Amino acid sequence: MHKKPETKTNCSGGELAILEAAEILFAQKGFDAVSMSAIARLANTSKPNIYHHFKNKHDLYLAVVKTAVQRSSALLDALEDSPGTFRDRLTAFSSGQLNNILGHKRSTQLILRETLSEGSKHGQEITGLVMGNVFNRLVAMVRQGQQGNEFREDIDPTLAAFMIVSANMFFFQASPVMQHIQDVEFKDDAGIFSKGVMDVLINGMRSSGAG
Amino acid sequence: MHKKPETKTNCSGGELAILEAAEILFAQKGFDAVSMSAIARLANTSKPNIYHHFKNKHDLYLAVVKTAVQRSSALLDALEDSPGTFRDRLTAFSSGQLNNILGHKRSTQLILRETLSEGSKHGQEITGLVMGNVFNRLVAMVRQGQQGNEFREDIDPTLAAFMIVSANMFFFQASPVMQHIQDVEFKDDAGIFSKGVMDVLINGMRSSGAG
DNA sequence: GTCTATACAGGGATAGAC
DNA sequence: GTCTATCCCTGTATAGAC
Repeated sequence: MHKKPETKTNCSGGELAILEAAEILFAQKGFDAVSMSAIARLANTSKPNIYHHFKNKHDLYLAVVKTAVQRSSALLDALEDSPGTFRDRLTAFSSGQLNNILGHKRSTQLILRETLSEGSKHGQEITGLVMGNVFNRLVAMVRQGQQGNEFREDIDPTLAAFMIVSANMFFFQASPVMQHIQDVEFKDDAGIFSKGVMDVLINGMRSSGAG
Repeated sequence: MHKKPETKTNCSGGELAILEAAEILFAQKGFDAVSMSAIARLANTSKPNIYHHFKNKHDLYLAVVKTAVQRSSALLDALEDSPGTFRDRLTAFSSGQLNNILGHKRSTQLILRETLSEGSKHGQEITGLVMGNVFNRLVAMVRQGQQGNEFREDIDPTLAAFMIVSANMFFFQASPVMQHIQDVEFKDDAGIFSKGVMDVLINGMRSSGAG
């Protein structure tokens, strides 16, 4: 009954298939809830073969997190330089980040999971890198907007950046829970959400509206 | 129902000690990473004794989540009716919620963990209850503020409420990561954070500043 | 490089003495 | 009600054949 797949390039057996299967399962259930057998099954290979490619379970997990982080920060580079006012740039960046999050739910779930596992040495520093990456770019944009008198001077740029990131992250994280709540228009539409968030935030930051 | 034991045994052996030990460990490491032996050790009792009080591991976990949720929503009742404008009330409620979060980190961590475990039947609906509890109270406050012309009419109240909750939740969740980032004034001061968030948000929502 | 088979530890859960 | 001792299963990781 064991079928031997012909296309052994990237969909079964190789490192790539193992990494992908591991990412799916780790993101879904977390490190301890996933067995090497389950990963092997999903990757159409055997347990010892995984140990041939990776030293141990921890090592495999680190590799998964690493690729997730790389993918995430690579996508941010494309958003770095957009035209228009800083209002436009901030909005575009925020919207782009949310799209990245929703377009790579597995990676995001994995990274958010890392955030909650306080004591484990798994890869919290790696996680800090990708978070800090988004964060610092946002802070810089807000600072430039302040120097150009587009935003109020008395606003903490790090706080504004944090609010954008938290809204986007939590939009993804709370999504299953929000499904059970009535009259939430934005819960299934990232575009509406993103527009609404930046509308409130930027209006709260604008120099003209300062009171 | 089962009868409550005398308060003589609340630091070792009893249900209470088991629940507390379980909450600590589940919050720290998650469901699968915690063994019944570890819980028994921390509660100064034995494994079979836990099985005498709880049907199985899953049942114990549910009990832990349930008490965490009860504690959380009980604390919100005290914040329900505060005096002043809706700006004041919103600010007080948000600050109070953040204090609740930081004052009960174990419960919060547990609830946030639940959010990320998509497929598990553990207690996601229970989690939705406590989230929805905070959320709905906030939405009502914003709506009333709009009817009193204190806030802009064109803002989605659910969105404003969501931004408050997400900022507070993510402040807690990202706290370990933020420690590695420079020049973030608010990272160790919930008061500064809360004040800054509501300053930006409410300024963005005010009728006078509408553009 | 990839499999079958297996070693060994630790998990959840139970039986039965006290 | 609480313990000691135990069962059975599954987990990680390895040895060795092909």
